[in-house]
Amino acid sequence: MSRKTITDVAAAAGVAIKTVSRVLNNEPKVRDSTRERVMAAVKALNYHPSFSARALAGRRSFLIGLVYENPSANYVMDVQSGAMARCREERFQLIMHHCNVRGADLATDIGGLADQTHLDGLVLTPPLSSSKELIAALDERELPFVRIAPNRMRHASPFVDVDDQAAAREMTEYLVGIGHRRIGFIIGNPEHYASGRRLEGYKAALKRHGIEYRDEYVKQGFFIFESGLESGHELLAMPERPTAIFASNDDMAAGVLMAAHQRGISVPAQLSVAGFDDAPIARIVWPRLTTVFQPAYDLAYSATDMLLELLKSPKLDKSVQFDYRLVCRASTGPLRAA
Amino acid sequence: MSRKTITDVAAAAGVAIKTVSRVLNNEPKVRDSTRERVMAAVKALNYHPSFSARALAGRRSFLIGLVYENPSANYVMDVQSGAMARCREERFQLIMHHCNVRGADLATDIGGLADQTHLDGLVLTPPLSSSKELIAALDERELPFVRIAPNRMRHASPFVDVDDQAAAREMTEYLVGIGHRRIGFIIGNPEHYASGRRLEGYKAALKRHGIEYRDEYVKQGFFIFESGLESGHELLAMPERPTAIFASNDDMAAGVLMAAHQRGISVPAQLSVAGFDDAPIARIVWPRLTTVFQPAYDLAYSATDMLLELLKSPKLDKSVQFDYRLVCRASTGPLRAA
DNA sequence: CTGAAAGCGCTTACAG
DNA sequence: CTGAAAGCGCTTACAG
Repeated sequence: MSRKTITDVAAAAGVAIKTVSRVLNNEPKVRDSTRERVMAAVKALNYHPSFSARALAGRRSFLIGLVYENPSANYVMDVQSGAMARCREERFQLIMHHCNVRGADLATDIGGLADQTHLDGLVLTPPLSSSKELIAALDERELPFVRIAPNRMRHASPFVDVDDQAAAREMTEYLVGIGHRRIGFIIGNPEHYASGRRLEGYKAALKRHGIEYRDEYVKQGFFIFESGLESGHELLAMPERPTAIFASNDDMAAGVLMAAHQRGISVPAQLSVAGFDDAPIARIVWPRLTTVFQPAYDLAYSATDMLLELLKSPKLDKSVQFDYRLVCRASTGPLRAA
Repeated sequence: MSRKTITDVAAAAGVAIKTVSRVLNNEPKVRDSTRERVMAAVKALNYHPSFSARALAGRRSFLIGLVYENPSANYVMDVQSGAMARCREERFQLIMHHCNVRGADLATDIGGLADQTHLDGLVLTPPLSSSKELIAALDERELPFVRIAPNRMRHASPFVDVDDQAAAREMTEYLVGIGHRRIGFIIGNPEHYASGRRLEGYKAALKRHGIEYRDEYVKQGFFIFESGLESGHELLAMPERPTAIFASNDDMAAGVLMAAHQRGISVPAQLSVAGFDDAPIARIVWPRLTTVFQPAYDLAYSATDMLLELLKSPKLDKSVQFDYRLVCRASTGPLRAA
């Protein structure tokens, strides 16, 4: 039961291998009856084209790189699933690559990856999608790529994102709407463009409702649990502490929750806590987190789709914005008497 | 700056391409001076061999499949990182494949994957590593594979695991040691061989300390948070409730923690809770979880290493057991007066 | 220790 | 609409 080749199929269908190739690649100008005959032979022989032969003859690798340095396993898995789903439809393979922020410089790292694997293109997740250095290195190699949630840097490559500013504004307005005036905010990792946008959304909501912006209510975090815990303690130790804290992601919000627990502050009676991402952690902490859902899978699927298009028509200049959604759970509510 | 080929290197080094090939594949019987000349040319030209040409000529794909159906993103990422690290060293590519348990049958799913991608071999994660059906399908195709944490099914393929029985016994004995006698247990997903082993360890510890095994203290969970929450409530609603609960993984232990919170039972003063895995969640819940660390990355690295060996010498029959480690945190302690 | 030839299974470029 | 030839960049099998 050695592997069937295109020659076997051609023989079985009584055509030339070139015709089999045409059918398999959905090229036009094949007579319907011929196409059917070929497909029947493909099916009968359980034929599957050789990945390496197609790549070698076609002068491309059919390999797409998905690069990330995000510490959140859930985010990475969502993105990976989305990108993989699209790759599979097109018989591309996905190469995952984890970048070490503190390792060698990005350009060398990704450049090396591209050299070694002969990648056809890349999908860049944040914060790599905003790295000038990396983008310059890819441009130099003329490697096509698509960016997920990048900054506003002008570049011809397509991108996908979510309106982080609007999402954060909406969440903040929700907190205002249930009666909060002293609202703390924890900024995400400053290397992520989204971090700044979320902060802007928070500020915009305060302004819109005539609430004074207070610098001491805003702490710098890094999208990880520990930074939420630490910032949470700082905010909750204040004499006039916030009655609500909006953390820029769920991991940090979980940290705030723990800080509150450790201080005997009950949530949401004495403190409302909101996060961002709707990661699994949001449903695992107690109380469950109010947060913002963003469709990471869809963003990645779409980004990969755009990359595949880009490989066909290098002039593609496109971007797609996806919808977010507020998810209200038990960690937020009006203030109640102690 | 078109891609350099083996011909370019051969020309630059003044040898035949076959000699370049020998050097690149670390074949013996190459004069040192020749080897050096070739390596210098490789470096000077920044040459990287073509993945697809090697695969096509070598009659193999250099593709390894990593299949999983585990819902835990962290576990999957750890395993993926370990497998990927080993693959990269050997210029193999890793293909991730998520199996839908409730989708088409496993054999068809993975068989299709193997057919389409022409995989050289697979790494099977639990519970797939114990699937008779899947293993039969792979044997039929003569596809080499290595199993992670499989059951005791007799099979020539190599495997790696951890002594789950001993680990669970040790954790249970730790709970007994700090004074607990009424110890609840939540079983993991029954499709995982480890689930049964951990239950056995729990029972063995009770026996060893002359504590009666009580069926009503043992609940069936599925390795997911919700099942821990539910089982936790059942256990804590009992008139003579356990003073400690050992859940077979951290997600379920987090569920128990939430059940305790909802019932106003304080941990660890009134209830000790222990988990298994040392997943990130263990440090994010409150209080932080006492748990068992198991080196998922190392298991996967080693499994991949064994698969690579297996591809060279098909007779390899080997298995490696890795060490676990108890991690004591704040969720366990002696009972204290209310 | 080294090399010349053939071939892996496709696609490209061209012809009809 | 279809096909014959050449070639992608390596490894295999063989020779010396």
